[in-house]
Amino acid sequence: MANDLNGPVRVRFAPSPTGFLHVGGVRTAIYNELLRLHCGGVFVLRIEDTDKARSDEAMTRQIQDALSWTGIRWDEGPFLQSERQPRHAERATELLAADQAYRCFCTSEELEAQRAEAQKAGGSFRYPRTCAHLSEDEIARRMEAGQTFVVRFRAPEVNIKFFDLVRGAMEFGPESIDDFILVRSDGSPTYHMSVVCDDIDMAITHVIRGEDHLSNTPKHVPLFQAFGAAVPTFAHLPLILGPDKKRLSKRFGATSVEEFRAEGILPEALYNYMALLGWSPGDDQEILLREEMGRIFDVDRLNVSAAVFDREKLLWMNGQYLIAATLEEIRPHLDPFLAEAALTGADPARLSTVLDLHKTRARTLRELVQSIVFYFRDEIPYEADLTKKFLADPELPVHLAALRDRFAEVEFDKDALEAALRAVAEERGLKPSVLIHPTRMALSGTNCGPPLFDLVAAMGKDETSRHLGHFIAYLRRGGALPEHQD
RNA sequence: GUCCCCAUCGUCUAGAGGUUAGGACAUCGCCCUUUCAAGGCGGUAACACGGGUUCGAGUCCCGUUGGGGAUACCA
Repeated sequence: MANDLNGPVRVRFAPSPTGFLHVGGVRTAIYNELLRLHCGGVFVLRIEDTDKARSDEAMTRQIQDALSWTGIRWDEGPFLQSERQPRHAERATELLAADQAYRCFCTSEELEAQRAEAQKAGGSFRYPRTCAHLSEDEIARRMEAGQTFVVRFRAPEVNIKFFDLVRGAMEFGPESIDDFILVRSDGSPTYHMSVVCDDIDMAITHVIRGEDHLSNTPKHVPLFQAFGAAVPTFAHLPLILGPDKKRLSKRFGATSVEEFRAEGILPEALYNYMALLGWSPGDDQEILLREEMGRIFDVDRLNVSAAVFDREKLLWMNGQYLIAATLEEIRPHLDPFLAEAALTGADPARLSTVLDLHKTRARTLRELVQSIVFYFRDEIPYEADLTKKFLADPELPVHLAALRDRFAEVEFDKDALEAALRAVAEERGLKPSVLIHPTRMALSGTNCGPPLFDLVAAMGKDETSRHLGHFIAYLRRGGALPEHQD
């Protein structure tokens, strides 16, 4: 059995363009790339767009964009399967000539009735080979009469064996398949015909795909053989499940690359997380970059059973990447979120400072940007529920006014600010926290965030003074909105 | 219905006959701390069930149960 992973491989990722790239597809692409990275060779991208009704150029473009964004690189393609249909038809004709395939004149309606009957009897339906042995004359007569036909594969009555990297040696009895259709009555090749034909033409050595194709494989293997081609090694990846242990669905949140991107997940984090959903390096490493995974990738460590997609862990991992990243590194990914928050023109130095301050507090780029917008706004909106305790203290405005005056006199670095605040507190017989909490509210509008003196220093002298002034006025008004709103 | 695949903490997983069943996310507690995170330390938590094989089974075999996939002139 072919399981030679010492030499270079030719692998392919063959998604059908359905509008967005599903995480399951991403993971399949990742394992293809990882094997190619590990063994050397070629990674082919092929778009299975033969279902014209739901394929278009924009979707093909979208798949490429999504793959590129995720950091997946292919060597050849994209090849469009639709453009190769003449080739597939030609190959089917060869099979017909070699009597490995035959014309079938049965209608869909007839077949449907037979299928229903077989099901009712409690068995599975196999095409009864009604047209398997029509005479030349019969065929000619029917064709002349204008009867439409499909081309069926003459499936051999033998056990079908193939090697699966995930599951080992597989063997299926001849009853697992029937004389399936290669060419439809409109002359278009079916999926089975197309994949096998393309995999042969593209000299694919390893077919890595989802487990939903496992039961298609007994159809593909004899087809490879009928063409006298080498049968590739397979790897059928278990499916990705939702929290309900059913196929991952939209109901539990994002399922496509585009959605994760829009949420503010970094591509490296998504790549890392997806790669570990069904594969593990064997030691306790979890934060791994593409290159490192490519180096240590080992198909023997691919998992056999389905995995539940865990959003929380992805978010955690994204947070880890966020913490480790410099502003420079994530800037391209950050830009769309900055634009959304109208911060495109923000001072880069200030941006860098505050981003660093808030990095450990966010799990996505979106959260991160939302957490820093207040540094760039003229007005700080206070979280009303959290200001009640400050309003209850009638002395507080006086204390804060004193603090504001002191802040105006000191150098704006965090140590000097801290010394200043503590001094004011001591002079007034207060615990520092009596000043610290309302100051945080005045500057950020909320009760959580980075250490206060980092926050104040990052805010800057003028803004701090202004925001404190606003808050003092707010307290004096008893929490009401300013009267003049014109 | 029939065929096929799968089964270790809630989740992702390590484990290739002898382990106090390890790690990570989540969760809980403690430390750090002006807050919230991050970080550090610790806790709760798993071999689906029943039969074999074996001196010994999470690991091998067979059932049961449960989950998933496939059963198209879709891909």
